[in-house]
Amino acid sequence: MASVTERKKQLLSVCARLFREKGFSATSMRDIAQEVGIEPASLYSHVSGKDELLQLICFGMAEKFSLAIQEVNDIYFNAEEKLKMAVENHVKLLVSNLDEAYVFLREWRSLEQPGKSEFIRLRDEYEQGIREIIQTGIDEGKFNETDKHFAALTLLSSLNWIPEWYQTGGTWSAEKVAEKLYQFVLTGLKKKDPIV
Amino acid sequence: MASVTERKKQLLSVCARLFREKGFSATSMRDIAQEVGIEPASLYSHVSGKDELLQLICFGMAEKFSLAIQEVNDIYFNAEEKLKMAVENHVKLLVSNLDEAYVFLREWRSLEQPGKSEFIRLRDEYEQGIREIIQTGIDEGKFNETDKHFAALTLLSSLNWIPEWYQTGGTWSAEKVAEKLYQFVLTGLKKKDPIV
DNA sequence: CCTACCGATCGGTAGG
DNA sequence: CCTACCGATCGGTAGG
Repeated sequence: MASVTERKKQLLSVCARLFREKGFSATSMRDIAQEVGIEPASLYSHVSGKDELLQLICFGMAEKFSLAIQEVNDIYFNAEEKLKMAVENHVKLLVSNLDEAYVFLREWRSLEQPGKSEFIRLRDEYEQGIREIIQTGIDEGKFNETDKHFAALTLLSSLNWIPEWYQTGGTWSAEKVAEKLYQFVLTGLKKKDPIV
Repeated sequence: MASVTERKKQLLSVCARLFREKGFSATSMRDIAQEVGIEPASLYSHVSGKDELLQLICFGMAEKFSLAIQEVNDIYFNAEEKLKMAVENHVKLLVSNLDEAYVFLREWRSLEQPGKSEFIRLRDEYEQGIREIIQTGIDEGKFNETDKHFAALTLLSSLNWIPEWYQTGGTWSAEKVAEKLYQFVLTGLKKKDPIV
């Protein structure tokens, strides 16, 4: 039982890496089998097919994001704290699951129905959570009156590009990246004009 | 001659759409042929193979971006103007070539060597152009002292997510999106504290 | 988890 | 731009 679970974990980890490197469609079951070290046909004793592998990765990450935003909403109260924690959680999830995160962000399109629709629903739910934090900040008078859909989208855009450039073992820790991104999103590029 | 060119334009337009919808790897030459309305084998009288189709789209967009940043550097002088124009040009290019832009941003990974390396070089060159604008703003004392690599990356991240959500015929024009993104990147989410 | 295998589909070519 | 076709590879199954 334990060894089956281990095998499956290894399988998913290998898949995430390959799906990221080559894309889901360009990765064959034979590629996966070779990396895992078993025969292609043996994969089917662990999963029903290629699509299940993609589903397990995408929904696994979706659940982590869902838990992360729930945690933020449960613990913190004011919008700035919430946003800071939400950004930090988001960045940590991306950085500590780079391959899975990449697949979650870019390869979910290859999901088969009805999984695909359910996945989109979960993603929208998360996005809605971010929007609510921004709305809270506006209500508190702490954030600029802006289109909250637009603001949430721009925030998530900045965060979701991380797997494109982040290097494990590079100069920046997840916390450092989160802090810098949070500051950037909060205050922008422009230097405040000195009061003349 | 003119009809050959027209065919090729149509071919590239169809490819961009399919590569975006299904991904490069999942799109077959038969898919393309069917959409164009010719036999699969006939595609090879226009292009050498599937890879050339991807190259034409990716390098076509790369050239447009290259020209856009050159134009900005030629015409404008202060950093805020430059950045504003660079953002506007970038957004316009994305929005007016949504399918091609998507392929340019997401599917270039499937390029074969040596085209892939050359593509990355061009992309880095563009990114370098954006970094220089930011550096100019810092030198002018107009932008906050920040890591310019990080700032350029975050800026481009916000812009490059546009093809993921922008809807042709939606409520926002390219100019409106550019304006909002520019403001967001410049001043951030946070309301300025009133002087108490 | 393996051997043996299947039908379908792939990118691409020959020859006109 | 078409007909006819090729070898390679694909996801997946049967049976153990």
